[in-house]
Amino acid sequence: MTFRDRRPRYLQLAEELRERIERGELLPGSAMPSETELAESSGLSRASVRNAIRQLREWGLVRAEQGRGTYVRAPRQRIRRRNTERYQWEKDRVLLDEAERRRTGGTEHDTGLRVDDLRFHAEYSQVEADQEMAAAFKLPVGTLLLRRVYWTSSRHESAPLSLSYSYLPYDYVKANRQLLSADHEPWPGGTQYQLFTVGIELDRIEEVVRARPPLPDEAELLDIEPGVAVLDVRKTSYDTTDRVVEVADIVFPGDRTELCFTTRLQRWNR
Amino acid sequence: MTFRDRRPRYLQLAEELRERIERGELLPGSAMPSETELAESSGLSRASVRNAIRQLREWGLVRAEQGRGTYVRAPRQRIRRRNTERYQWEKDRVLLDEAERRRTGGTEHDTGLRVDDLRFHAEYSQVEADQEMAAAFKLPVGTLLLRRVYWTSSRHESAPLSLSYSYLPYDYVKANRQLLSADHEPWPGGTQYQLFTVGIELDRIEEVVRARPPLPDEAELLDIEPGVAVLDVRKTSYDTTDRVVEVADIVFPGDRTELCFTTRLQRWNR
DNA sequence: GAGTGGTCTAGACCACTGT
DNA sequence: CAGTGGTCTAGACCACTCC
Repeated sequence: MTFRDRRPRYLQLAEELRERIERGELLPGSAMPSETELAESSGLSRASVRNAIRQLREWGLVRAEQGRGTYVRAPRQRIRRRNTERYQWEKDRVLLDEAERRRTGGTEHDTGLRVDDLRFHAEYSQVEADQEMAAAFKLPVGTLLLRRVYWTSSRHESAPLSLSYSYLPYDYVKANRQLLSADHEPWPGGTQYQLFTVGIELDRIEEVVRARPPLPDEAELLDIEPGVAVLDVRKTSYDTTDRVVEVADIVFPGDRTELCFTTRLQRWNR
Repeated sequence: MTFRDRRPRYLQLAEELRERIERGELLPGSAMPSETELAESSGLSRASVRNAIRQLREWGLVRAEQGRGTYVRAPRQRIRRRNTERYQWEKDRVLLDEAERRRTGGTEHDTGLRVDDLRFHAEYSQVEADQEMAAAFKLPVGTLLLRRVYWTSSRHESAPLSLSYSYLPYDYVKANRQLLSADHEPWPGGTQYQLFTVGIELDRIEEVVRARPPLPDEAELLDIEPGVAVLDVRKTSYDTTDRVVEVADIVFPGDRTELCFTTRLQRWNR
């Protein structure tokens, strides 16, 4: 007398396939049996098989490609981005000489990848602050902003590691004309160095982390399956006079990213 | 001659319903038309209607309840948890007297809710460290750990604001017998005060933030729709002798939570 | 052209909720 | 009990990829 499984059959199939993947019976990169094959072998209809596969996609275990097949994904190796340390490290680097700064950038710091392994993309434009940006900067609606879109990807994986939308008040940076176009990207030393050239020193960075479903174009750019969330970081930088000098939205694929923060506590003085 | 919409019809329906929700035509809390009604009014099959509704659920706009109906969700008001400030605030409170500590706890600090509005649940047990926990504590596998499960919820919403699984090495805390059972929860002053009673002072807290699909029981407890991710924070606390003294996994509903971190930067001394 | 996943239909039965 | 959402079937056509 065996136990009668009460779970829906598509879920049973999904978990059976999950176990086969975890046991290494289905290897990363290899094709899954096609939907018709699975329907035949499991005795289910194709609709139920598709239901099972949708579950596997939400779990991040497989990826489906229209017209080609469904493939087992490599176990998601997450990239750990150490935000707290990163920002102080960036600030310390600002005062180093250029050759030193040029040697490594922030992404290498996170990923351990070499400069040669990374592809970098930057795009500059000018926009007027909408209500949201105006509120973030505590400046009037319509204030001219420099908008910069970045993405960085590894040469080995086509999908970017992150998308970044950065905004700077145009007035704060216009003193250095080199900051106004993408021609000088990537800047050795990053944004904190760029701000340094116009006399701005950062005091603190506030980050608000959320998880949300990707927008359609983010899903495509970051190459994530439907149902997989993105991590969305709203980063607000304050200078030493307490002005908001940069607001950035950074979007990470939720299944491949870890964000790391360290809080140092003051000693009790007893 | 009108433009022929090439998007699948279930997506068109989903976006049409999304607009009706955003326009306020379908009010939060109110019932959506039933699936059969939508099928009739849209001329689609029920399967396609269900596809559209699945999309709305992933967007977090509606919730489906078996046997009752599908309801428009209130726009998710996110609870912002200010981790960086919270931990220093908790530490400062440790040295205050009990009456003062009892007045407010960490969750009130985050949410602005009053103590009376919150329900608190704690559960203690003892476990042996598995491989993962042993690595996190840098202690041998099998080391005895005190395991504490917490959740806090608002009286107005049944679903908890977070689930927390906290681990402490038994040896570190056994000197204070009151720490070994849930009878004294909630402790005025929180974990840092509990550790203080056995002579432990924290030096820093490291937090690793990820987004991932919920486990089946997490989905139920946190009351989130399938396809909505959770934010998962692995919190590691170090004491002033650089021992790992607490490891906690805190799970938040991804659609209702914002985590806030502040990085203060040291001044350039030039 | 053969095979894949994506969309869609028109049914059916079930488990669950209200009354 | 009727009505809801959840599961499931047996088909069909489409867009896409690869040969």
